[in-house]
Amino acid sequence: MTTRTTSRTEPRSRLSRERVLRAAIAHADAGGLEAVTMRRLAEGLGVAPMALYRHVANRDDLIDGLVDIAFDEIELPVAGADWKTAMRQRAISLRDVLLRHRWAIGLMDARANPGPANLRHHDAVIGNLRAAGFDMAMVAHAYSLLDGYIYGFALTKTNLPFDASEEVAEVAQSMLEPFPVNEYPNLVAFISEHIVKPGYDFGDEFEYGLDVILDGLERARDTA
Amino acid sequence: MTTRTTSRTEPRSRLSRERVLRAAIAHADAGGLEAVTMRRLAEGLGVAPMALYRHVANRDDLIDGLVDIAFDEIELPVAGADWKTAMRQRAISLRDVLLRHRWAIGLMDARANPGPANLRHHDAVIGNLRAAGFDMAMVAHAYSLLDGYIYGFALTKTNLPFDASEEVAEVAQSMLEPFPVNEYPNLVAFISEHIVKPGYDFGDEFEYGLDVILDGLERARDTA
DNA sequence: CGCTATGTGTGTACGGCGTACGCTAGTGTG
DNA sequence: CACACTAGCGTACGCCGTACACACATAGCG
Repeated sequence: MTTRTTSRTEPRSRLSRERVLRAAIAHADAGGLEAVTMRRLAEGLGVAPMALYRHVANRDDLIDGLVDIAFDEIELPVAGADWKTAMRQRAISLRDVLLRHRWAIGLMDARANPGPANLRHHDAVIGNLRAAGFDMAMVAHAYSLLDGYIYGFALTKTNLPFDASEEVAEVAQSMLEPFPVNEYPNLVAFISEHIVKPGYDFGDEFEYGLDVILDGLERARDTA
Repeated sequence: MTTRTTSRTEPRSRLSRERVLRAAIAHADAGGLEAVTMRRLAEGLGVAPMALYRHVANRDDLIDGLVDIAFDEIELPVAGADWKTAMRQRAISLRDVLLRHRWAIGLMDARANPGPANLRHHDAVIGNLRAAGFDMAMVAHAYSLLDGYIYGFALTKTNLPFDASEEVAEVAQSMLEPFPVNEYPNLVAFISEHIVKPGYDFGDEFEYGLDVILDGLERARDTA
Protein backbone atom coordinates (compact mmCIF):
# COMPACT_ATOMS: atom_id res chain seq x y z
CA MET A 1 0.00 0.00 0.00
CA THR A 2 1.78 3.14 -1.16
CA THR A 3 -0.14 5.72 0.86
CA ARG A 4 1.93 8.85 0.80
CA THR A 5 -0.92 11.23 0.16
CA THR A 6 -3.24 12.16 3.01
CA SER A 7 -6.64 10.84 2.04
CA ARG A 8 -7.23 7.43 0.47
CA THR A 9 -7.08 8.96 -3.03
CA GLU A 10 -7.78 6.47 -5.82
CA PRO A 11 -7.05 2.88 -4.82
CA ARG A 12 -6.75 2.05 -8.54
CA SER A 13 -8.35 2.86 -11.86
CA ARG A 14 -6.97 6.30 -12.64
CA LEU A 15 -7.39 6.83 -16.37
CA SER A 16 -4.41 7.44 -18.69
CA ARG A 17 -3.71 7.56 -22.39
CA GLU A 18 -2.02 4.19 -22.05
CA ARG A 19 -5.03 2.59 -20.42
CA VAL A 20 -7.33 4.03 -23.06
CA LEU A 21 -5.14 2.75 -25.90
CA ARG A 22 -4.86 -0.71 -24.41
CA ALA A 23 -8.61 -0.96 -24.05
CA ALA A 24 -9.04 0.27 -27.61
CA ILE A 25 -6.67 -2.40 -28.97
CA ALA A 26 -8.61 -5.08 -27.17
CA HIS A 27 -11.85 -3.86 -28.68
CA ALA A 28 -10.32 -3.50 -32.15
CA ASP A 29 -8.73 -6.94 -32.13
CA ALA A 30 -12.03 -8.45 -31.11
CA GLY A 31 -14.43 -6.59 -33.35
CA GLY A 32 -12.54 -4.41 -35.80
CA LEU A 33 -12.05 -0.67 -35.73
CA GLU A 34 -15.77 -0.05 -35.90
CA ALA A 35 -16.11 -1.77 -32.54
CA VAL A 36 -13.96 0.98 -31.07
CA THR A 37 -16.49 3.60 -30.07
CA MET A 38 -15.86 6.18 -27.43
CA ARG A 39 -18.95 5.09 -25.57
CA ARG A 40 -18.08 1.40 -25.48
CA LEU A 41 -14.50 2.19 -24.55
CA ALA A 42 -15.70 4.36 -21.70
CA GLU A 43 -18.12 1.75 -20.49
CA GLY A 44 -15.41 -0.90 -20.43
CA LEU A 45 -13.21 1.42 -18.42
CA GLY A 46 -15.99 2.28 -15.99
CA VAL A 47 -15.97 5.93 -16.88
CA ALA A 48 -18.12 8.49 -18.68
CA PRO A 49 -17.55 8.84 -22.43
CA MET A 50 -16.28 12.38 -22.17
CA ALA A 51 -13.61 11.40 -19.70
CA LEU A 52 -11.67 9.83 -22.56
CA TYR A 53 -11.17 13.23 -24.14
CA ARG A 54 -8.83 14.22 -21.34
CA HIS A 55 -6.37 11.63 -22.67
CA VAL A 56 -6.93 11.53 -26.41
CA ALA A 57 -7.74 14.54 -28.51
CA ASN A 58 -10.40 12.73 -30.51
CA ARG A 59 -11.06 9.38 -32.15
CA ASP A 60 -8.46 10.02 -34.84
CA ASP A 61 -5.74 10.76 -32.34
CA LEU A 62 -6.67 7.56 -30.56
CA ILE A 63 -6.19 5.65 -33.80
CA ASP A 64 -2.80 7.30 -34.35
CA GLY A 65 -1.87 5.86 -30.98
CA LEU A 66 -3.08 2.39 -31.91
CA VAL A 67 -1.07 2.37 -35.12
CA ASP A 68 2.15 3.28 -33.36
CA ILE A 69 1.62 0.45 -30.90
CA ALA A 70 1.27 -1.91 -33.85
CA PHE A 71 4.51 -0.60 -35.35
CA ASP A 72 6.21 -1.14 -32.06
CA GLU A 73 5.29 -4.82 -32.22
CA ILE A 74 7.17 -5.39 -35.49
CA GLU A 75 10.58 -6.96 -34.95
CA LEU A 76 13.22 -4.64 -36.29
CA PRO A 77 15.52 -6.22 -38.88
CA VAL A 78 18.56 -7.62 -37.12
CA ALA A 79 21.38 -5.20 -37.73
CA GLY A 80 24.28 -7.47 -38.52
CA ALA A 81 22.45 -10.19 -40.39
CA ASP A 82 22.45 -10.97 -44.08
CA TRP A 83 19.94 -8.60 -45.70
CA LYS A 84 17.81 -11.38 -47.11
CA THR A 85 17.49 -13.11 -43.76
CA ALA A 86 16.77 -9.83 -42.06
CA MET A 87 14.16 -8.76 -44.61
CA ARG A 88 12.53 -12.17 -44.56
CA GLN A 89 12.20 -12.10 -40.82
CA ARG A 90 10.88 -8.57 -40.67
CA ALA A 91 8.37 -9.37 -43.44
CA ILE A 92 7.07 -12.34 -41.50
CA SER A 93 6.94 -10.31 -38.32
CA LEU A 94 5.03 -7.53 -40.05
CA ARG A 95 2.61 -10.04 -41.52
CA ASP A 96 2.07 -11.55 -38.09
CA VAL A 97 1.33 -8.14 -36.61
CA LEU A 98 -1.13 -7.39 -39.40
CA LEU A 99 -2.93 -10.69 -38.92
CA ARG A 100 -3.01 -10.17 -35.17
CA HIS A 101 -4.30 -6.60 -35.58
CA ARG A 102 -6.39 -6.75 -38.72
CA TRP A 103 -7.72 -3.28 -38.13
CA ALA A 104 -4.21 -1.88 -38.71
CA ILE A 105 -3.94 -2.93 -42.31
CA GLY A 106 -5.25 0.13 -44.05
CA LEU A 107 -3.74 2.43 -41.47
CA MET A 108 -0.05 1.66 -41.07
CA ASP A 109 1.08 3.82 -43.97
CA ALA A 110 -1.80 6.22 -43.84
CA ARG A 111 -1.09 8.36 -40.82
CA ALA A 112 -0.09 11.94 -41.41
CA ASN A 113 1.27 11.98 -37.87
CA PRO A 114 3.53 8.94 -37.57
CA GLY A 115 4.71 8.02 -34.11
CA PRO A 116 8.26 7.19 -33.06
CA ALA A 117 7.93 3.42 -33.50
CA ASN A 118 6.79 3.99 -37.07
CA LEU A 119 9.78 6.17 -37.96
CA ARG A 120 12.25 3.96 -36.11
CA HIS A 121 11.01 0.97 -38.06
CA HIS A 122 11.42 2.59 -41.46
CA ASP A 123 14.81 3.92 -40.48
CA ALA A 124 16.03 0.45 -39.57
CA VAL A 125 14.77 -1.17 -42.78
CA ILE A 126 16.34 1.47 -44.98
CA GLY A 127 19.60 1.22 -43.07
CA ASN A 128 19.67 -2.53 -43.52
CA LEU A 129 19.15 -2.37 -47.26
CA ARG A 130 21.70 0.41 -47.69
CA ALA A 131 24.28 -1.60 -45.76
CA ALA A 132 23.64 -4.53 -48.09
CA GLY A 133 24.67 -2.49 -51.06
CA PHE A 134 21.31 -1.30 -52.36
CA ASP A 135 21.53 2.17 -53.86
CA MET A 136 18.77 4.65 -53.14
CA ALA A 137 16.77 3.77 -56.23
CA MET A 138 16.95 0.06 -55.41
CA VAL A 139 15.93 0.77 -51.81
CA ALA A 140 12.83 2.50 -53.12
CA HIS A 141 12.08 -0.38 -55.48
CA ALA A 142 12.60 -2.99 -52.79
CA TYR A 143 10.61 -1.16 -50.15
CA SER A 144 7.62 -0.56 -52.34
CA LEU A 145 7.62 -4.12 -53.65
CA LEU A 146 8.03 -5.77 -50.27
CA ASP A 147 5.58 -3.64 -48.36
CA GLY A 148 3.08 -3.68 -51.16
CA TYR A 149 3.14 -7.44 -51.09
CA ILE A 150 3.06 -7.77 -47.33
CA TYR A 151 0.16 -5.38 -46.84
CA GLY A 152 -1.70 -6.80 -49.81
CA PHE A 153 -1.29 -10.37 -48.66
CA ALA A 154 -2.48 -9.51 -45.17
CA LEU A 155 -5.39 -7.57 -46.63
CA THR A 156 -6.41 -10.46 -48.84
CA LYS A 157 -6.05 -13.10 -46.19
CA THR A 158 -7.91 -11.04 -43.64
CA ASN A 159 -10.74 -10.31 -46.01
CA LEU A 160 -11.30 -13.80 -47.29
CA PRO A 161 -14.87 -14.61 -46.36
CA PHE A 162 -13.86 -17.81 -44.64
CA ASP A 163 -11.45 -18.68 -41.87
CA ALA A 164 -10.61 -22.33 -41.69
CA SER A 165 -9.98 -24.58 -44.62
CA GLU A 166 -12.94 -26.74 -43.69
CA GLU A 167 -15.31 -23.94 -44.51
CA VAL A 168 -13.91 -23.31 -47.95
CA ALA A 169 -15.97 -25.91 -49.73
CA GLU A 170 -19.32 -24.73 -48.47
CA VAL A 171 -18.53 -21.06 -48.88
CA ALA A 172 -17.40 -21.66 -52.44
CA GLN A 173 -20.52 -23.61 -53.20
CA SER A 174 -22.85 -20.98 -51.82
CA MET A 175 -21.02 -18.34 -53.85
CA LEU A 176 -21.46 -20.23 -57.11
CA GLU A 177 -24.96 -21.47 -56.38
CA PRO A 178 -26.85 -18.54 -57.89
CA PHE A 179 -25.16 -19.03 -61.27
CA PRO A 180 -25.60 -21.60 -64.04
CA VAL A 181 -23.46 -24.71 -63.80
CA ASN A 182 -20.35 -24.49 -65.96
CA GLU A 183 -20.62 -20.73 -66.24
CA TYR A 184 -17.15 -20.46 -64.68
CA PRO A 185 -15.36 -23.69 -65.52
CA ASN A 186 -11.81 -22.55 -64.76
CA LEU A 187 -12.80 -21.16 -61.40
CA VAL A 188 -14.71 -24.30 -60.50
CA ALA A 189 -11.81 -26.53 -61.55
CA PHE A 190 -9.33 -24.44 -59.58
CA ILE A 191 -11.42 -24.61 -56.44
CA SER A 192 -12.38 -28.26 -56.67
CA GLU A 193 -9.03 -29.60 -57.81
CA HIS A 194 -6.77 -27.49 -55.64
CA ILE A 195 -8.22 -25.12 -53.06
CA VAL A 196 -10.47 -27.58 -51.26
CA LYS A 197 -7.91 -30.40 -51.31
CA PRO A 198 -6.58 -31.32 -47.89
CA GLY A 199 -3.23 -29.72 -47.29
CA TYR A 200 -3.95 -26.50 -49.10
CA ASP A 201 -3.77 -23.43 -46.88
CA PHE A 202 -3.82 -19.96 -48.34
CA GLY A 203 -1.64 -18.75 -45.49
CA ASP A 204 1.21 -20.86 -46.80
CA GLU A 205 1.33 -18.83 -49.99
CA PHE A 206 2.92 -15.92 -48.17
CA GLU A 207 6.42 -17.30 -47.91
CA TYR A 208 6.41 -18.62 -51.46
CA GLY A 209 5.70 -15.17 -52.85
CA LEU A 210 8.09 -13.55 -50.41
CA ASP A 211 10.95 -15.69 -51.65
CA VAL A 212 10.15 -14.97 -55.27
CA ILE A 213 10.38 -11.29 -54.44
CA LEU A 214 13.58 -11.53 -52.41
CA ASP A 215 15.29 -13.57 -55.11
CA GLY A 216 14.17 -11.11 -57.75
CA LEU A 217 15.48 -8.17 -55.74
CA GLU A 218 18.81 -9.86 -55.21
CA ARG A 219 19.19 -10.48 -58.92
CA ALA A 220 18.23 -6.89 -59.68
CA ARG A 221 20.77 -5.53 -57.22
CA ASP A 222 23.56 -7.74 -58.56
CA THR A 223 22.96 -6.94 -62.21
CA ALA A 224 22.57 -3.22 -61.62
CA MET B 1 -41.80 11.04 -77.25
CA THR B 2 -42.66 7.48 -76.40
CA THR B 3 -46.11 8.01 -74.96
CA ARG B 4 -47.81 4.69 -74.99
CA THR B 5 -49.31 4.90 -71.54
CA THR B 6 -52.41 7.00 -71.06
CA SER B 7 -51.48 9.73 -68.59
CA ARG B 8 -48.22 11.67 -68.67
CA THR B 9 -46.71 9.17 -66.18
CA GLU B 10 -43.27 10.17 -64.87
CA PRO B 11 -41.38 12.50 -67.22
CA ARG B 12 -38.12 11.27 -65.67
CA SER B 13 -36.55 10.41 -62.34
CA ARG B 14 -38.01 7.00 -61.53
CA LEU B 15 -35.64 5.38 -59.07
CA SER B 16 -33.87 2.09 -59.81
CA ARG B 17 -31.08 -0.01 -58.33
CA GLU B 18 -28.89 1.14 -61.18
CA ARG B 19 -29.49 4.83 -60.45
CA VAL B 20 -28.84 4.28 -56.75
CA LEU B 21 -25.57 2.47 -57.43
CA ARG B 22 -24.37 5.10 -59.86
CA ALA B 23 -25.04 7.85 -57.34
CA ALA B 24 -23.27 5.84 -54.65
CA ILE B 25 -20.17 5.41 -56.81
CA ALA B 26 -20.03 9.14 -57.42
CA HIS B 27 -20.19 9.83 -53.70
CA ALA B 28 -17.64 7.13 -52.89
CA ASP B 29 -15.16 8.30 -55.51
CA ALA B 30 -15.44 11.82 -54.20
CA GLY B 31 -15.37 11.23 -50.47
CA GLY B 32 -14.68 7.59 -49.71
CA LEU B 33 -17.10 4.96 -48.54
CA GLU B 34 -17.94 6.91 -45.42
CA ALA B 35 -19.36 9.65 -47.64
CA VAL B 36 -21.93 7.13 -48.87
CA THR B 37 -24.77 7.53 -46.42
CA MET B 38 -28.32 6.61 -47.21
CA ARG B 39 -29.48 10.09 -46.33
CA ARG B 40 -26.99 11.89 -48.56
CA LEU B 41 -27.63 9.47 -51.40
CA ALA B 42 -31.35 10.09 -51.12
CA GLU B 43 -30.91 13.83 -51.03
CA GLY B 44 -28.81 13.77 -54.18
CA LEU B 45 -31.48 11.73 -55.91
CA GLY B 46 -34.26 14.02 -54.74
CA VAL B 47 -35.97 11.33 -52.76
CA ALA B 48 -36.67 10.34 -49.18
CA PRO B 49 -34.03 8.17 -47.48
CA MET B 50 -36.32 5.23 -47.08
CA ALA B 51 -37.12 5.15 -50.78
CA LEU B 52 -33.68 3.65 -51.38
CA TYR B 53 -34.66 0.53 -49.50
CA ARG B 54 -37.04 -0.43 -52.32
CA HIS B 55 -33.97 -0.97 -54.52
CA VAL B 56 -31.22 -2.15 -52.17
CA ALA B 57 -31.75 -4.40 -49.20
CA ASN B 58 -29.52 -2.36 -46.93
CA ARG B 59 -26.20 -0.55 -46.97
CA ASP B 60 -24.24 -3.76 -47.25
CA ASP B 61 -26.15 -4.95 -50.27
CA LEU B 62 -25.52 -1.56 -51.84
CA ILE B 63 -21.79 -2.03 -51.30
CA ASP B 64 -21.93 -5.50 -52.85
CA GLY B 65 -23.34 -3.76 -55.90
CA LEU B 66 -20.57 -1.19 -55.96
CA VAL B 67 -17.89 -3.84 -55.82
CA ASP B 68 -19.27 -5.74 -58.74
CA ILE B 69 -19.34 -2.58 -60.81
CA ALA B 70 -15.66 -2.10 -59.99
CA PHE B 71 -14.90 -5.67 -61.07
CA ASP B 72 -16.74 -5.03 -64.29
CA GLU B 73 -14.36 -2.18 -65.04
CA ILE B 74 -11.27 -4.41 -64.98
CA GLU B 75 -10.15 -5.39 -68.46
CA LEU B 76 -10.22 -9.15 -68.76
CA PRO B 77 -6.92 -10.71 -69.80
CA VAL B 78 -6.85 -11.07 -73.58
CA ALA B 79 -7.52 -14.70 -74.33
CA GLY B 80 -5.02 -15.46 -77.07
CA ALA B 81 -2.15 -13.34 -75.84
CA ASP B 82 1.12 -14.38 -74.23
CA TRP B 83 0.41 -14.92 -70.54
CA LYS B 84 2.93 -12.35 -69.38
CA THR B 85 1.50 -9.66 -71.61
CA ALA B 86 -2.00 -10.57 -70.57
CA MET B 87 -1.20 -10.61 -66.85
CA ARG B 88 0.71 -7.37 -67.10
CA GLN B 89 -2.17 -5.61 -68.77
CA ARG B 90 -4.77 -6.97 -66.39
CA ALA B 91 -2.58 -6.00 -63.41
CA ILE B 92 -2.29 -2.45 -64.68
CA SER B 93 -6.00 -2.32 -65.38
CA LEU B 94 -6.81 -3.57 -61.90
CA ARG B 95 -4.46 -1.03 -60.38
CA ASP B 96 -6.13 1.72 -62.39
CA VAL B 97 -9.55 0.64 -61.19
CA LEU B 98 -8.34 0.61 -57.60
CA LEU B 99 -6.83 4.06 -57.87
CA ARG B 100 -9.98 5.36 -59.54
CA HIS B 101 -12.18 3.75 -56.88
CA ARG B 102 -10.06 3.86 -53.75
CA TRP B 103 -12.97 2.77 -51.62
CA ALA B 104 -12.90 -0.63 -53.37
CA ILE B 105 -9.48 -1.66 -52.12
CA GLY B 106 -10.41 -3.48 -48.97
CA LEU B 107 -13.61 -4.82 -50.47
CA MET B 108 -12.84 -6.55 -53.76
CA ASP B 109 -11.89 -9.85 -52.17
CA ALA B 110 -14.03 -9.48 -49.10
CA ARG B 111 -17.55 -10.04 -50.31
CA ALA B 112 -19.30 -13.19 -49.27
CA ASN B 113 -21.74 -12.58 -52.11
CA PRO B 114 -19.64 -11.99 -55.21
CA GLY B 115 -21.40 -10.70 -58.30
CA PRO B 116 -21.10 -12.08 -61.83
CA ALA B 117 -18.37 -9.66 -62.92
CA ASN B 118 -16.27 -10.78 -59.97
CA LEU B 119 -16.54 -14.47 -60.82
CA ARG B 120 -16.10 -13.89 -64.56
CA HIS B 121 -12.90 -12.02 -63.86
CA HIS B 122 -11.35 -14.72 -61.72
CA ASP B 123 -12.42 -17.38 -64.20
CA ALA B 124 -10.65 -15.57 -67.03
CA VAL B 125 -7.41 -15.06 -65.10
CA ILE B 126 -7.23 -18.69 -64.02
CA GLY B 127 -7.99 -19.84 -67.54
CA ASN B 128 -5.21 -17.72 -68.93
CA LEU B 129 -2.61 -19.03 -66.52
CA ARG B 130 -3.70 -22.64 -67.05
CA ALA B 131 -3.43 -22.21 -70.81
CA ALA B 132 0.10 -20.91 -70.34
CA GLY B 133 1.15 -24.13 -68.71
CA PHE B 134 0.82 -23.25 -65.03
CA ASP B 135 -0.28 -26.21 -62.97
CA MET B 136 -2.86 -25.68 -60.23
CA ALA B 137 -0.29 -25.13 -57.51
CA MET B 138 1.53 -22.54 -59.61
CA VAL B 139 -1.77 -20.83 -60.43
CA ALA B 140 -2.39 -20.46 -56.72
CA HIS B 141 1.13 -19.13 -56.14
CA ALA B 142 0.89 -16.71 -59.02
CA TYR B 143 -2.57 -15.45 -58.15
CA SER B 144 -1.79 -14.82 -54.54
CA LEU B 145 1.50 -13.11 -55.33
CA LEU B 146 0.12 -10.91 -58.09
CA ASP B 147 -3.07 -9.88 -56.37
CA GLY B 148 -1.36 -9.39 -53.06
CA TYR B 149 1.06 -7.02 -54.71
CA ILE B 150 -1.56 -5.18 -56.74
CA TYR B 151 -3.91 -4.63 -53.84
CA GLY B 152 -1.07 -3.74 -51.52
CA PHE B 153 0.45 -1.26 -53.89
CA ALA B 154 -2.89 0.42 -54.46
CA LEU B 155 -3.48 0.46 -50.73
CA THR B 156 -0.12 2.05 -50.03
CA LYS B 157 -0.32 4.60 -52.80
CA THR B 158 -3.86 5.56 -51.86
CA ASN B 159 -2.99 5.96 -48.24
CA LEU B 160 0.13 8.02 -48.65
CA PRO B 161 -0.59 11.22 -46.82
CA PHE B 162 0.36 13.35 -49.83
CA ASP B 163 -0.80 13.50 -53.40
CA ALA B 164 1.57 15.34 -55.65
CA SER B 165 5.33 15.12 -55.55
CA GLU B 166 5.59 18.82 -54.73
CA GLU B 167 4.03 18.24 -51.35
CA VAL B 168 6.38 15.46 -50.34
CA ALA B 169 9.07 17.72 -48.98
CA GLU B 170 6.85 19.68 -46.66
CA VAL B 171 4.90 16.67 -45.48
CA ALA B 172 8.11 14.81 -44.73
CA GLN B 173 9.45 17.76 -42.83
CA SER B 174 6.36 18.18 -40.72
CA MET B 175 6.44 14.48 -39.90
CA LEU B 176 9.99 14.58 -38.67
CA GLU B 177 9.73 17.95 -36.97
CA PRO B 178 8.62 16.67 -33.55
CA PHE B 179 11.72 14.49 -33.24
CA PRO B 180 15.39 15.23 -32.54
CA VAL B 181 17.57 15.93 -35.55
CA ASN B 182 19.51 12.85 -36.66
CA GLU B 183 17.25 10.54 -34.75
CA TYR B 184 16.43 8.78 -38.02
CA PRO B 185 19.47 9.29 -40.26
CA ASN B 186 18.69 6.56 -42.82
CA LEU B 187 15.14 7.74 -43.26
CA VAL B 188 16.22 11.35 -43.62
CA ALA B 189 18.90 10.46 -46.17
CA PHE B 190 16.47 8.35 -48.14
CA ILE B 191 13.93 11.11 -48.31
CA SER B 192 16.30 13.96 -49.01
CA GLU B 193 18.55 12.13 -51.46
CA HIS B 194 15.91 10.25 -53.37
CA ILE B 195 12.23 10.77 -52.66
CA VAL B 196 12.13 14.54 -52.95
CA LYS B 197 14.40 14.65 -56.01
CA PRO B 198 12.66 15.82 -59.17
CA GLY B 199 11.68 12.87 -61.32
CA TYR B 200 10.84 10.54 -58.47
CA ASP B 201 7.23 9.41 -58.47
CA PHE B 202 6.07 6.62 -56.23
CA GLY B 203 3.50 5.62 -58.81
CA ASP B 204 6.29 4.54 -61.15
CA GLU B 205 7.36 1.85 -58.71
CA PHE B 206 4.36 -0.26 -59.63
CA GLU B 207 5.59 -1.55 -62.95
CA TYR B 208 9.09 -2.19 -61.64
CA GLY B 209 7.79 -4.50 -58.96
CA LEU B 210 5.28 -6.06 -61.31
CA ASP B 211 8.05 -7.08 -63.70
CA VAL B 212 10.15 -8.54 -60.91
CA ILE B 213 7.18 -10.69 -60.00
CA LEU B 214 6.31 -11.74 -63.52
CA ASP B 215 9.92 -12.70 -64.25
CA GLY B 216 10.10 -14.64 -61.01
CA LEU B 217 6.91 -16.52 -61.80
CA GLU B 218 8.12 -17.37 -65.27
CA ARG B 219 11.33 -18.78 -63.87
CA ALA B 220 9.42 -20.77 -61.29
CA ARG B 221 7.11 -22.26 -63.88
CA ASP B 222 9.98 -23.21 -66.17
CA THR B 223 12.08 -24.87 -63.49
CA ALA B 224 9.15 -26.73 -61.98
C1' DC C 1 -65.96 2.38 -66.39
C1' DG C 2 -64.91 0.79 -61.50
C1' DC C 3 -62.34 -2.59 -58.15
C1' DT C 4 -58.60 -4.36 -56.38
C1' DA C 5 -53.74 -6.00 -55.97
C1' DT C 6 -49.14 -4.56 -56.40
C1' DG C 7 -45.30 -1.89 -55.89
C1' DT C 8 -42.96 2.76 -55.14
C1' DG C 9 -42.04 6.58 -52.29
C1' DT C 10 -42.88 8.89 -47.47
C1' DG C 11 -43.01 10.30 -42.42
C1' DT C 12 -42.03 9.21 -38.07
C1' DA C 13 -39.33 7.27 -34.70
C1' DC C 14 -35.60 4.65 -32.23
C1' DG C 15 -31.19 3.67 -30.69
C1' DG C 16 -26.36 4.54 -31.53
C1' DC C 17 -22.55 7.53 -32.89
C1' DG C 18 -18.70 11.58 -32.10
C1' DT C 19 -18.01 15.38 -29.54
C1' DA C 20 -18.75 20.77 -27.99
C1' DC C 21 -19.46 23.05 -23.83
C1' DG C 22 -19.67 24.18 -19.16
C1' DC C 23 -19.68 22.34 -14.51
C1' DT C 24 -17.81 19.99 -10.21
C1' DA C 25 -14.87 18.10 -7.07
C1' DG C 26 -10.55 16.61 -5.70
C1' DT C 27 -5.39 17.46 -5.75
C1' DG C 28 -0.65 19.69 -5.35
C1' DT C 29 1.76 23.92 -4.43
C1' DG C 30 2.40 28.25 -2.36
C1' DC D 1 -5.42 28.18 4.30
C1' DA D 2 -6.02 29.82 -0.60
C1' DC D 3 -5.90 28.91 -5.08
C1' DA D 4 -4.94 27.17 -9.73
C1' DC D 5 -5.15 23.04 -12.16
C1' DT D 6 -6.87 18.89 -13.58
C1' DA D 7 -9.81 14.69 -14.30
C1' DG D 8 -14.09 13.26 -14.87
C1' DC D 9 -19.15 14.22 -15.72
C1' DG D 10 -23.97 15.64 -17.67
C1' DT D 11 -26.30 17.50 -21.15
C1' DA D 12 -27.23 18.34 -25.73
C1' DC D 13 -26.74 18.50 -30.85
C1' DG D 14 -26.60 16.75 -35.29
C1' DC D 15 -25.38 12.94 -37.67
C1' DC D 16 -26.15 7.74 -38.86
C1' DG D 17 -28.91 3.09 -40.46
C1' DT D 18 -33.25 1.40 -40.74
C1' DA D 19 -38.08 -0.72 -38.76
C1' DC D 20 -42.70 0.14 -39.50
C1' DA D 21 -46.98 1.73 -41.05
C1' DC D 22 -48.99 4.49 -44.41
C1' DA D 23 -50.31 7.14 -49.07
C1' DC D 24 -50.61 6.97 -53.60
C1' DA D 25 -50.05 5.69 -58.48
C1' DT D 26 -50.41 2.24 -61.56
C1' DA D 27 -51.85 -2.25 -63.94
C1' DG D 28 -54.85 -6.08 -64.54
C1' DC D 29 -59.30 -7.46 -64.69
C1' DG D 30 -64.47 -7.52 -64.68
